[in-house]
Amino acid sequence: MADQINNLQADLCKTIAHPTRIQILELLRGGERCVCEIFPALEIDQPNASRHLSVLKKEGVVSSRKEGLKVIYRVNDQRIYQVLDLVTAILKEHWDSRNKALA
Amino acid sequence: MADQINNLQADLCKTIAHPTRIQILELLRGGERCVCEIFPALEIDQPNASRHLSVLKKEGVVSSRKEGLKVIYRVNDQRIYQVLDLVTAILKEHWDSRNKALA
DNA sequence: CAACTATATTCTTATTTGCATATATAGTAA
DNA sequence: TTACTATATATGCAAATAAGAATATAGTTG
Repeated sequence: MADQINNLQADLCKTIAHPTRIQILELLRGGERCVCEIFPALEIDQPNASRHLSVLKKEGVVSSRKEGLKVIYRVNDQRIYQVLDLVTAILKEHWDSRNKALA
Repeated sequence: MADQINNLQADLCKTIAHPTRIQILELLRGGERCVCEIFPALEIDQPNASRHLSVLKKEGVVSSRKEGLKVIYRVNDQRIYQVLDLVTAILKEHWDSRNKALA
C-alpha cells in the first residue's frame, strides 16, 4: 500500500499525543535528563514516567544511556520541537480567532 | 494548572494521529473537497469519512460550508502541513540512520 | 407533499490506551 | 552475599477509540 507512510506518520503523532510525554519532551528541551530527575519534576510516579519514556524510545523520539545506576534520556531529533512549537502556534491562532468571533 | 497547554497540544496531535485523517488532510492539500469526493478517493465508506471529518472539525483543523446538498471541507490553518511535513522528515531521518547502522 | 440525494449520527462490538499497584531487574556498596 | 538504589516490566481494570451497519436529518426536485 502507498498509504503505509500515513500509518508511520500517525504512529509518530500518536507517540507525542499525550500531555505527560509532551511534558517530558519539554523538560528534555533543556538537555538530557535522568529518570530520577524527570518523574519528580512532572509529579508523576516512577513507573509511569518509565512507561512513557519507553513509548517515546520505542518510536525513536528519545534515546537513553546508562551512567552508573542512572538512565539518562535525550531527544534524538530536535525537529520534534519544531513540531511542538507549530502545534502551539496553531492552537494560539485558533484560540485568538475564536475569541475575535465572540467579540 | 500550567500544563493545561500540554493537554491542548496533545489533543491536537491526537486529532491528526490517525492514518485516515492524515489521508484526508493530504487530499485537502489540493484545496477544498466535498465529502462525496473524499470518501471514494480514500476507499472508505461515507459514514466513516463523515465521522473522521467531524473529529477534525471539532478540533478546529477543518471547516465546512454547504453548497446545495454537498458539504465542502477545507483546512483552517495551512501550518498543519508544516507539521505533517516535519513528521515525514523526522521519520525519514530515523529510517535512514537505522539503515546506516545496519550497513 | 413525496421521492431522492448527500451527509451525519447512533449503536454495538472489538481493540487500544492509560493508570495504579506490585514485582522484577541491574548496578552499587557494605 | 546482603542490603540498597534506580529503573523497568507485568497485571488487572476502567476509559477512550474505531469500524461497520443501520438509521436519521437536511436539502433538492418533481
